[in-house]
Amino acid sequence: MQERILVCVAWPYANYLLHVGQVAGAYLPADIFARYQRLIGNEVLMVSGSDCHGTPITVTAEREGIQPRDVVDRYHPKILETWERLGISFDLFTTTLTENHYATVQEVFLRLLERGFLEVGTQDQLYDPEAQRFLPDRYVEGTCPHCAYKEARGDQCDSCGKTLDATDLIDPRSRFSGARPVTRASQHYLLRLPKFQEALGAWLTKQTHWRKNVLNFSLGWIAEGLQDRAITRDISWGVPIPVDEWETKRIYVWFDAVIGYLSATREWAQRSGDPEAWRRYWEDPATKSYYFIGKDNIPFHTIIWPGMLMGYGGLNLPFDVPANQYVNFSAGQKQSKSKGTGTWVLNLLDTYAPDVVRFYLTAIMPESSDSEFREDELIRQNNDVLIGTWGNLANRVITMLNRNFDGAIPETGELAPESEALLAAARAAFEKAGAEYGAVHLRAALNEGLAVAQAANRYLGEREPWKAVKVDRAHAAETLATAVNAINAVKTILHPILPFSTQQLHEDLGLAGLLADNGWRFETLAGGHRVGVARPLYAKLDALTVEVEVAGSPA
RNA sequence: GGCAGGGUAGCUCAGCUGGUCAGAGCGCACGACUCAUAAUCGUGAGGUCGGGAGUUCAAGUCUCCCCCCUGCUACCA
Repeated sequence: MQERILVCVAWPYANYLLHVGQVAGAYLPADIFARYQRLIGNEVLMVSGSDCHGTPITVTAEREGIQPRDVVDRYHPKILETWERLGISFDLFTTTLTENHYATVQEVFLRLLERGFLEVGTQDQLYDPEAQRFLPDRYVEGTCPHCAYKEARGDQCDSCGKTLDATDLIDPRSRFSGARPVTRASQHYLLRLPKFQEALGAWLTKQTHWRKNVLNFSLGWIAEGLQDRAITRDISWGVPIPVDEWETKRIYVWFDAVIGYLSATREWAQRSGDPEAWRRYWEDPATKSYYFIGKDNIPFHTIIWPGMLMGYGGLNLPFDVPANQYVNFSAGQKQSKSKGTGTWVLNLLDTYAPDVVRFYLTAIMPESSDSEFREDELIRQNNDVLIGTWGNLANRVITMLNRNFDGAIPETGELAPESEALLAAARAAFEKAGAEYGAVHLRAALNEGLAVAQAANRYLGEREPWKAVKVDRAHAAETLATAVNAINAVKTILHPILPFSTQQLHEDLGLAGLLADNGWRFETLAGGHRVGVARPLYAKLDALTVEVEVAGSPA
């Protein structure tokens, strides 16, 4: 019955701090899912790493006059710090700069080459005759043919937002030298995606459990017809091409980044002392792999990477790709790193406890449509929902137990129907929330847990143990024993989302060990068991007393 | 332009294969309670389910057209 689950998470570029959109869209859902899978006893491996190649890194480096590696050295530790402080439980978070990664990328490249899935093609590209280098589209600037904006980039116009071809620009100029680019032919390796057209289409058609937008989007690509795709670039920063005479070019960042899922698993295996352990996750067809990404990355994970895997042969294709939509920031403004807006997660963590951030980002997780991040909403939901419905519930029950029953769970006889009903609801919530976690419906899972807390609050209101304790001690005893067991259930159900505070509650309930090791189960506390003293699980927040940096460059 | 997703109460959003689907939370109003982090519980407020047409005994739920937001459009990822 035990399953093996590989949790793959998008590789963030190591050229900026992480913003709430990235975390709510990929890292937090992956972590919650992984924690749930571990809790129910599955064998889980969660990997990712910093993507250290690619144009964004080189652009940052050139802007600051430093080396790409310096950019990585600055931001990779910040990313690791974010995982540490937010409680994102990677088994390995590496980088694409490791020897192992380079070797794995080159191995995949050569294997696809041997098997005839790569071929050399010639592409016309823009070239800067003064700087003597080829220019990616975004290194060309000029006047937008649509809106006449003078600073349009070759890939897109920031003024009117239209997608461009660098050759469309009026008066194009190189970002390096200002020279007018010329067209020059360049040879590149192409991934022959059309060879996988049929197999990918057949495979996709069977993925009926995928999210509708992910599946339809992917099928749309198939319907349009796949094209050869260049997987090398005329750049010097990247994984070298393992073929003679190709020393001046590098492998395209996206070809190497997706291979990171495989190379990271191998690195994890090496570190674990069993270098062959990676095979369990990639070669055993029973292993399920989940890819947590943003909606902008869908085709790389549902078309290109599966195509590469088919070409390589013998490795598992994605089981699910639960891509999320985007989190917008106030006024509908996008959480865009390049536009310099966004709420950096590290800054949020300077102000708010990790579980508060996790709770709010789960509540607004963009699972079906874009959502909006508002700090005033975070504060409100912290106070009204997290504390009001849940934290306060735990606090009031434990406090009453201490005050009236010396902190010991009272013995109970036959339970009243409403007591049985609450316990039944708690038991049922394991089923319901479990199904939601398993289907990566994490907002729904959160709501299942909170619904039990709400039922417990209602139950307390009906039974009024604070009154009963004065006139019918047995009645109050039953109420508090029942309520504390409901709380104990919620503790486990919400643990994947709120790992820190539920662990604290686990301890406050007088239980030893890690809640994470306690299993996904409804556990009733025996009569006589002593609870500890209630410590508030969350702090009440004042309305926006602290300014969180929302714009400008990161520290 | 093409493809995809979304447009549901003041706000944030649930609503899978058509028939208690017109909902939840918050906000708001009133009431109850006072154990608890002034927390909790109950009741109410009537939103043409983006607009129009159609299919059907019956449509947020299917079809067509239009409008708006978002993503992709293969050298941003």
